[in-house]
Amino acid sequence: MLGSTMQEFDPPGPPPTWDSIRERLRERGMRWTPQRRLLLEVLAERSGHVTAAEVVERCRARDPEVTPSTVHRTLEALEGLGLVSHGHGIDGTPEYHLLPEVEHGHLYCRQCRKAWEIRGSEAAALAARFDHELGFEVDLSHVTIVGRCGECRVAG
Amino acid sequence: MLGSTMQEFDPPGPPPTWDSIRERLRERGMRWTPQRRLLLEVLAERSGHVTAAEVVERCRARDPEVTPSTVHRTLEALEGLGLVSHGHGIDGTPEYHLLPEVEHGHLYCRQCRKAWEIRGSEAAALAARFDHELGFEVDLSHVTIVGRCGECRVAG
DNA sequence: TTAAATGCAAAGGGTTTGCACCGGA
DNA sequence: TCCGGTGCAAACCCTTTGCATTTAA
Repeated sequence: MLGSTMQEFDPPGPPPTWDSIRERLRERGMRWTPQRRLLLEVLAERSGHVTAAEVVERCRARDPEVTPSTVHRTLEALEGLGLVSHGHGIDGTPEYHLLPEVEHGHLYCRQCRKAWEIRGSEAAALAARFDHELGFEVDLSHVTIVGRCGECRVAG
Repeated sequence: MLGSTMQEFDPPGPPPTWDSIRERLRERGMRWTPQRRLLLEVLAERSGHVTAAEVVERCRARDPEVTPSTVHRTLEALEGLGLVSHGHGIDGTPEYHLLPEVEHGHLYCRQCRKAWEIRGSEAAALAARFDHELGFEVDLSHVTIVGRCGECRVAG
């Protein structure tokens, strides 16, 4: 059942229009700048998850004027706005992505080092299970869950 | 059901004897040093989880001669030996602890910022659920699972 | 006009590395 | 004696901060 989604990262839903984003910024007294647009574009072209350092790199590749401090402050600002979110990869490194996103979890096999996503009914069933047993509403997308996959267990 | 274990971190089981550890090191051509013993003692006195930086600090408090590089290399070495393990806290920071450990998971409510542990039958049931539905043997102890607790959900 | 956002440069903080010396076995 | 471990110091890498300047609105 895991095989079908292995290493498969599907594209995010279409991001809100630039105008709607601009509007959300304005509502909070914030400004729509070329740097913020660039950063959103960079995140949009990666369906998966990107570290802050990678965002810095990709932004600077397009526009060398953009500085690391701007990227970090912008990520924070856009996350506060609910346009961007972050989770944590295998080594705990923060990884950013655009919102909204299809709810999904991340699995990583520490033996064969393959990664999977779990989503749809599987993710929902697991989330419901946490809820039933612990009264806790989990955010499956926030962390990378580590363990051992079925294949590796069978293999030894 | 969560309330009962909230903020509760129980003491680790008794660590292996110094001699047995020394033996395990020798088997691999590694050496038993005062620094390695100190580090194990530092980890043993904390029932919970400690960041590398905290281990450095605590070791140096006892013996200022011990350097950060030694602590990091020692943590790595002892983890390779299976005497120490690490997980990731809320912000992804690696946290170390002695093995063996009672299997347990970590929950964190992003709204009220309280933390819990899940263990025993609850942890086992969840692990079994992952296994059942995904054929994946999860290591619940490796990450801090983020979400919203029952109280906060009721509150709003 | 005016305050939010940016660029720049420096500081920060913990981790990692190279190398000579030390010391377990 | 030998080579694994350690201390030391520098390098590193990314993130954070202060401040003058720019610029969106």
